Amino acid sequence: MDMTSTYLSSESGVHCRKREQVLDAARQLFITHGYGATSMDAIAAEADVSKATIYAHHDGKEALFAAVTHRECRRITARMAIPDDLEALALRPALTRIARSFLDAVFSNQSLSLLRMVVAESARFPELGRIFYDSAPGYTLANVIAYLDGMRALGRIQLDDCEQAAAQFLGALRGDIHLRALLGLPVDAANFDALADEAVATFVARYAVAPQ
Amino acid sequence: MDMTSTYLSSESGVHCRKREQVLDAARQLFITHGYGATSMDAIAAEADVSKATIYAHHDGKEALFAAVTHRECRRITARMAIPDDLEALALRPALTRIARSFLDAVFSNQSLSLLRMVVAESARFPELGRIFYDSAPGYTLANVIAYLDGMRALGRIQLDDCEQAAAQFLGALRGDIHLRALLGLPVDAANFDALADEAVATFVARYAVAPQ
DNA sequence: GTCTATATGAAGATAGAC
DNA sequence: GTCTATCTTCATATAGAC
Repeated sequence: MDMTSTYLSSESGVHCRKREQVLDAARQLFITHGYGATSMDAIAAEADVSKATIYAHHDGKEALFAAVTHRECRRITARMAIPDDLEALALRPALTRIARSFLDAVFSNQSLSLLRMVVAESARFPELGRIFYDSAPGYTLANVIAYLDGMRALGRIQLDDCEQAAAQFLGALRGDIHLRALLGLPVDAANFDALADEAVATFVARYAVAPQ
Repeated sequence: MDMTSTYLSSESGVHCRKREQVLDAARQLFITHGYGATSMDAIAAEADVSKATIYAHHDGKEALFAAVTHRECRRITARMAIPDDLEALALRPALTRIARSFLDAVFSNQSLSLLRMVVAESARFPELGRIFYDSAPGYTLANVIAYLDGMRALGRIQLDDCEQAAAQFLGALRGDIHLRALLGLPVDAANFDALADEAVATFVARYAVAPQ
């Protein structure tokens, strides 16, 4: 099945209230219970709509799932933009701002739920992993790489491979608790500031040209 | 359902050839297609056994899944032990050895498949996330923390929080590609050595007492 | 313990009226 | 476009013979 074309053909339809109801209900149920454990009956009930209405708007369960995921990826991408006034800041506060917004975004319930869903179903929908990666983690990584490129051009950091350093920095931020959160284990958000400071301090120790 | 007790009650039975066949077949199918997409019929066919035989050994599909997951977690734990002669090495080569074995273990198809499966089903089986975490990532983290504690006692590194530093180190190793691999995107294992070297270099730059 | 055959129920999808 | 009612398929689980 070509999910993209299926999705786009649905999207090209006129705006419709029930269509949104269905997408919202499906989103909530897919995210909460996963693809396999969510029935079309449950979605219809949650959306306060008949099953036939769902099938009038979507070609089937898989297409509905694809539409929900695409929409959710777009929403997340919209929240992940890095501000462009970072170059005015010194290295350390700029990295700290990146780190904190990264942690907030990555550990939001929205991001975690979507990531769980995509990981779970990426075997069934192979292109889903790519779409999600490009929408969220890949997009953020590209932003950080661009920032590091700028800092290197300004001579404030010294490194060969900005992509490697950016991946290392974001990985250090995720640390162990990203995995914990993904597995549904408790994560204490109160430590995020300290986590960010530690990751920034490590980055500075390795790559900064002058003591910051 | 109490998965642990269910599992243990099954385990206490006598060894049985068909029982192993069932577990092996279920393991392969669950890992390949996920819980929801794997039918008991398929498991029976793969194990060359009748469905009734499966139900003679396991209380149902959920119990079978629990048994498979527990067994797989135990197998992974057994491969994750860190050698205890690390203290004889200097900091940098010791960390490099830890890093490489970590990357090999974490990016093995076995680990990735199991992690995907657990992430997918941790909503349905809440205790599964805890069991998996303790068996693999938590176990490895504890080993690294123990090593860092030893290095700190020897005065070779300087840091307040070994747990934080260990999580940061392992996170930096995972970088972005662990997520990529989890989403089914291609990962180039040829870069693992360079990845390990970079993460070690960063750790040394931040925490080592004397230049290594 | 193991099999064949079957009961039971759930879920995806559709027909046809309005 | 939307609904009610239904069709069809398939998966879990079990009954009963050997």
